[in-house]
Amino acid sequence: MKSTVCRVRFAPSPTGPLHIGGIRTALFNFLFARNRGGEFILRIEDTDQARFVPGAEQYIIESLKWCGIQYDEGPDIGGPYGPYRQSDRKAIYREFAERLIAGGHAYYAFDTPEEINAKRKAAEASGNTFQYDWSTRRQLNNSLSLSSGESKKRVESGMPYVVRFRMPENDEVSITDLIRGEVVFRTGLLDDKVLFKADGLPTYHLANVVDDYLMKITHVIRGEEWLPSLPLHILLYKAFGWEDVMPSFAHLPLILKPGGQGKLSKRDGDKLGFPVFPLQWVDPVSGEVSSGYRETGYLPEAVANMLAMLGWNPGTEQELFTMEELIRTFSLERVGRSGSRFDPEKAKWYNQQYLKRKTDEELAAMFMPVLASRGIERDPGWIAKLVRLIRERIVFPQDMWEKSFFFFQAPLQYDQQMVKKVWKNHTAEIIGALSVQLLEVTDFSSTVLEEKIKSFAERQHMGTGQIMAPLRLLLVGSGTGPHLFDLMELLGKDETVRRIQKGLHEIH
RNA sequence: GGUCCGUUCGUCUAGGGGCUAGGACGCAAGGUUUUCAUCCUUGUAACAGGGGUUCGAUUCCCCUACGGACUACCA
Repeated sequence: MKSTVCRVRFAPSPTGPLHIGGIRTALFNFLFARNRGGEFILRIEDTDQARFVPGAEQYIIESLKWCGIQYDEGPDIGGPYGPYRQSDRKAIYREFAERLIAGGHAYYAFDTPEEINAKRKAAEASGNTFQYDWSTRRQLNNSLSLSSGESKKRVESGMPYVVRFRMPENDEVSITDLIRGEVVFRTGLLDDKVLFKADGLPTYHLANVVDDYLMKITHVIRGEEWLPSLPLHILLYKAFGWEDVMPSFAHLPLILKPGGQGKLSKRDGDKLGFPVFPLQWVDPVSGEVSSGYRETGYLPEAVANMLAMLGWNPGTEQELFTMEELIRTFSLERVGRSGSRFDPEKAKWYNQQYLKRKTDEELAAMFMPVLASRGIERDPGWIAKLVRLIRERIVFPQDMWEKSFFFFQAPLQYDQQMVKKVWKNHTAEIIGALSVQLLEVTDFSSTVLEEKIKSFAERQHMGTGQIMAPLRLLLVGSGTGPHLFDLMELLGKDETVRRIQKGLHEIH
């Protein structure tokens, strides 16, 4: 029987773009599910109307798609346990909240946010902290302190209320986290969390537990920021009587900022000098643009690989993994416990590794749109040849232009430092003579050119370097670039000679 | 403040009672390439501190320090 298929979920809240930490959580869920032949579900947790950001859900979906993280059930593709958007499940939750109240695990609370805030302020003023918990709830406005008739009257009269969990005064919750081992909490220190808000929607805690139960989730893999609310969640499962189907929990270490002040956050945007989002994001209100890995030139497979290695490792020295390999190798046992500082340099290295694995044709295909945007159109075969000459020196596809622009335009100016360095008294004369000879070369290929130019240098009793450096300067305008003879071949005889003539006039 | 989690090179990490503490990124040097890049070689650099336990602790235990998360009618 296949009763033990695992089902995991990624449950982001559409309050803005997903950042790479969120992507990593999704990735680990995905890898875990695929590794065990289970299902991976995307569930949108949009119970906070105030923080809803238009476009965020679509962004999340596109980001996952781009990274190669496919889910089996989700808001856009449906599935047997839908709907997968909590706002569409609104009708479900109230009943569960009431069930909790009936069982004595929760209660109605009528305190207004203002009243609670005032309590907090007052406590703060006297150096204390106010907490809505077993020690204070008797003094507050709720169905535990009020007579049952009074609270019933209030509820029925339509007075705003919330439902709070009745956190036990003296209990201990112990649970084995798949990553952290045994974790113990004393309930007396915990507060009576709101489960159901006055706006008729559940809070994360209720919705999350109810949905995980309803969707038959077997493993909850989420960020470490959720660890403090784990006891609440466990107690909820118990209160509902779902203990026997309660999922296992795994709390992932956080991704920290490179600088070292806390976890990476959405608000970091571009402030850190590298993208924190998978895709570019334009804030719908402010119009502020935050760059994305995709637009910066990162390959999705590089991003996935890089993210996988943040907090997880295979225990071998392998660092480059295809998604298939990650799926095969992944396990929660090899996820570390401590937070990882994100390293933008390593991210670049990963990208370069993946770029190196592309064929000339693939790189050419990436380059053509860049050229097109500059009004340049060339034969794909020719572009592939060009790409071959520059591919070793790029980190991003965009770098290809910077490394090859001189193929499309003769130098407008010449690097003066290089001119000083390589331009000697007789240089112009000698190169002039060479260019005449080049005109006679019928097979203008790299190998032939190399042979011709080397023998020319010999006849002039010069080092080849003394010829090649000025030649490069003339052709490219600077001292660096691809292999000179390959460059000449690709440029072709006419253009090569034209540039030499032009340069000879302009350099003194 | 309270609760919980964590701590191996600058960074990501392997390891785990006895190892020259391994790899990768970065950085540095050398070699190849008459340039640059690639590539190769080498180097750089770590077990937070203090107590235990032990013949022996980086590894196990405790404390301290430091870091982090959480502490909303947000997720």
